Amino acid sequence: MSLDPFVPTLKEWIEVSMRYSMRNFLHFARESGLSMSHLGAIYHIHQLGSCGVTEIGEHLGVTSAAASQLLDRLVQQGLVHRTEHPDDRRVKQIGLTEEGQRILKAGIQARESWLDQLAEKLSSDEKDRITAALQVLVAKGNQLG
Amino acid sequence: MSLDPFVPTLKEWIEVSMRYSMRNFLHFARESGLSMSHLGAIYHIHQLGSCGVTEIGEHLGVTSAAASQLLDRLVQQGLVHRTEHPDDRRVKQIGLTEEGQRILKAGIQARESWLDQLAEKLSSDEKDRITAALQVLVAKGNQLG
DNA sequence: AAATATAATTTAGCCTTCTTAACTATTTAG
DNA sequence: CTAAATAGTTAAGAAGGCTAAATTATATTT
Repeated sequence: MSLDPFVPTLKEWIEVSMRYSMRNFLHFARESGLSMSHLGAIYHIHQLGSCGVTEIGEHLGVTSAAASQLLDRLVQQGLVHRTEHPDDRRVKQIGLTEEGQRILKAGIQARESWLDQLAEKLSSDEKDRITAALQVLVAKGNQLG
Repeated sequence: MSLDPFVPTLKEWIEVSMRYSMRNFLHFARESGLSMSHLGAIYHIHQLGSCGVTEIGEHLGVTSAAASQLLDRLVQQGLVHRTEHPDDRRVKQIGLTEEGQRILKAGIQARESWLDQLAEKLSSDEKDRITAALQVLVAKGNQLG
């Protein structure tokens, strides 16, 4: 059981993919002039879909005051919109603007830009086998918590 | 060529693995009371091996003054040692203390802790095929820049 | 030996991000 | 209808992290 190379190999691969992905993502962050806080918030807002200020704060692990201030900056930069909720005028509906969505996608794209190079190093046959293997991983992975 | 599902599938998997890995890692950062800057620096110091203050700053993309101040805090927390270089007394040799190495390993461990759960969801046969596929990816991945 | 270069640090100041506490507006409960 | 709860904002202040510039100590060059 401890001889099963599955988990160690998976860790190796994650080590590799995190190294390239983070390098590219940090480079993107620098170039775009956005802080990791801002990019993280954009990602969370995307994940949450339409949501309130406090909810975002909870997901980021900060107070609603901090979330409000963070959103100020994102709104000012045109990345996020903040509108009154029609049914409850206390709450603000937060969402990404078109520009916010563009930045989100560009960040993800930058993070993954090394994969095309990787693909070039593989034969069709290797790619087929790897694709099949990864599809199993994705399916099972999405079943975790 | 655009029909090859390899890269899209790889992206899906990276999406999944980043989601779990980052969630666990951020949780670890909170629990350990260390900022992402500090953890990032620890990782870079580990990668560089024994190195000087300026060199760390370059890798982190900050001035040597900033690196020096960052190292102050890490030394104070007992995670990093800073000793005179025997051959050139201008330079300080920076390295992780035992506690620094412990934190590094704990962070990596936290990041990867979801993989055991994933392994439990797979048959031996699936694991074998996936392991073989990932070994190819790791080998080719390490050949990139 | 003197001048120059290099490595690290210290200082002062700026900007960001966070927290707590006070405040406004709105909704819900009694 | 009033009291309490909820959502968000604002203000003041602390902490972190950055830079540029000055400073110290050591090495290297001439």
